[in-house]
Amino acid sequence: MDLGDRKPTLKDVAALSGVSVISASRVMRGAPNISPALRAKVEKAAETMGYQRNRIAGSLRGQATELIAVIVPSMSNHVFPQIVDGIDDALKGSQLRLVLGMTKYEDASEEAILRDMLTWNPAGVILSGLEHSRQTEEMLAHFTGPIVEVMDCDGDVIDKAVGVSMEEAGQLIARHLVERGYKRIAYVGAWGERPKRSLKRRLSFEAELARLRRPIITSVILDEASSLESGAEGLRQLLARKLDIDAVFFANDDLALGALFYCQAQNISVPGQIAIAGYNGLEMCQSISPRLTTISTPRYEMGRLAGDLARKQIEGDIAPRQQSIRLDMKLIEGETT
Amino acid sequence: MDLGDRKPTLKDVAALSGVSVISASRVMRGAPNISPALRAKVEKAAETMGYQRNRIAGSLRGQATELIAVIVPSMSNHVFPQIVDGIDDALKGSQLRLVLGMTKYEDASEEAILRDMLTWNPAGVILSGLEHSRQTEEMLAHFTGPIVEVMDCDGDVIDKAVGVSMEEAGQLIARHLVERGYKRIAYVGAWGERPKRSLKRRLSFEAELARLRRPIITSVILDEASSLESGAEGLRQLLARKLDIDAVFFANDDLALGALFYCQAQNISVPGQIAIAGYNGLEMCQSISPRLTTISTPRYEMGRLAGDLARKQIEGDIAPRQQSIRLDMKLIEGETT
DNA sequence: AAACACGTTGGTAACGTTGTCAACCATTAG
DNA sequence: CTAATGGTTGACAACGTTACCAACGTGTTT
Repeated sequence: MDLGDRKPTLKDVAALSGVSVISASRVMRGAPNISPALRAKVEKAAETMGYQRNRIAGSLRGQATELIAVIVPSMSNHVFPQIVDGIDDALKGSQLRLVLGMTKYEDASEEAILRDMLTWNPAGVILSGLEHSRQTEEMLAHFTGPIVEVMDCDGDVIDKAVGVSMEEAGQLIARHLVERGYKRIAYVGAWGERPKRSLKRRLSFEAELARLRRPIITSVILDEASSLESGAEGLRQLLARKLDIDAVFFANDDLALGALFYCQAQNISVPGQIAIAGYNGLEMCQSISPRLTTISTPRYEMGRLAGDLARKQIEGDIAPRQQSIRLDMKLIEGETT
Repeated sequence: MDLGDRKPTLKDVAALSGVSVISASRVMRGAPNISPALRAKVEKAAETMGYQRNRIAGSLRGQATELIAVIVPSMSNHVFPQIVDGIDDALKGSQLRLVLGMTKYEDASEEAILRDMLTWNPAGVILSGLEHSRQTEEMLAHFTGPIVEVMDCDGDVIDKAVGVSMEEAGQLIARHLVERGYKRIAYVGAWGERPKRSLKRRLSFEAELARLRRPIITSVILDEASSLESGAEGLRQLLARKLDIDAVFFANDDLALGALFYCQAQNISVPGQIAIAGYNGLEMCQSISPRLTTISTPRYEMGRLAGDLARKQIEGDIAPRQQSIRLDMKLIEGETT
């Protein structure tokens, strides 16, 4: 048995254990109907040679890989890491692995990454949001495995979606602010309002405010990434407009927190002079004082469920297409409104 | 040209464009020495058929995949997402993709994930920390691509390491606390002090304190995950020991922040009654009041550099083995000490 | 005793691509 | 006019595995 320095293959294992290649294959992947004797022989040989399966070869023949393509905008905020965490947990115990790509909130980038990932023949695709470029949708239309869209749930679903309702979020905050008696309400967003879902949320917010006869006064949409710094910057720009704003809804908690800290530094009383509300419900926001008013979203659960849906279908469950799962969000009434 | 519903292959593209399969292959992967005429023909055919490369097949023949195995403990804190972000950015523009696995800080899990990932024949491996199980080290010893260990830099390196010095971190904080005049100093950790690097940091901290004749009074090592909640819990346990502690070094900023918020809620003055120091330098900690004393670590850069090292070697640069890159950390003197 | 089912094993042919080598053509040098 | 050069193209085999089908032995049914 002279291997040179190449890795042992099934052929080598089969030769060493005196069985056929195909039998060795069956043992290695735990196929049924193998006698204990044969199994033992092969396992021993594999062990002594340090045999490692080559799933590239297996996937080529078998037509399906055990890779799940996951495409998210970024890892720099706190939302998507938790989603990825959930997906990974859902995949635990299966043979599935997660291949990750980040778009930086660019549609063109999503398209390029997806195109690249499809060349690996993934078993499933998980991506964020319900809005994609035409090309992206076309590629997905030809894809045969499960496609799960996370984050949103209201909109047109390609295959499966798990998310929360942006509609609901906007309404919840609008009603809350109006109930608390705020009259001159504004909005601050970031990322140039890419991910469409923040746009949807804002529009719903504005619509509800209008319905409640407290139409929005003004909005600041920053082009930069969300961060504490840009939250402060957004509030600064807002205040500079001197529109006598008494409450602000921020597109996420990072922005809201940044604004809150800015107010604390500038001795602007919250919610006395200005009320602040965020979105996401990061753990952090309930530990600080004053506690941030925000909407708590089930990020881990979204990931977990998305992973589950993909996994189940790959493992053979027949699942209906066009299935949208809406998870609950919760308004957290903090002390900043 | 009847494809049924199977995906078009190179053979189909070649047939449609009237060239050989191998020529089509060359066009698709941009090989040199192709006449513009042939290239145009093939590209047109590929376009009209919607041809997608099958890299599974390509990788089988070519012996190397363009996948990078990345194994991190978790995505639930703020450290590893930023590392992953850095890695992804480093890989941008190459054909390399990131395959992700999470260990939840368990050695056995790291081993299992690595074993699984190696079956995909990755081009490189990036993992965290310098300590691994014997089996893990053995698998890595047989691996021929680049192996990059991120986070630590002091210890035995398998191939390449990018990180900061735990030694230095412990010393910096110890000196800082002693300089500020604290005399009864304690430590709080979590995760049962798995990742060895937190142990290394604590030992260095204790050694330096001893050298400065202010030996550590006591330590609390929680078994649970790091979180704001467990930080508060750690401090509670510490105070319950009634050892008249005047300063605490926490294993990370999450814990430290949790403790800080706990103090604020309990009206324990910081740093009057107790000083608090953290580790990591999360953006957040410099925005709150009082600003947290901590050590800022270049997380994104570690990921970026790790990705770069792996990429360069895969792209053909000959790089020396046993190379350890030490990045700078910075003591941030906040208002909590 | 013949027919059948079933558990177990093996042989052969793919899966779709690319490395290797050979062949061809046009151009240039001798 | 022949030989050499270099760019361009193609034929063939191989990468390591698994799907498919065939064959064998053993035990059970009729």
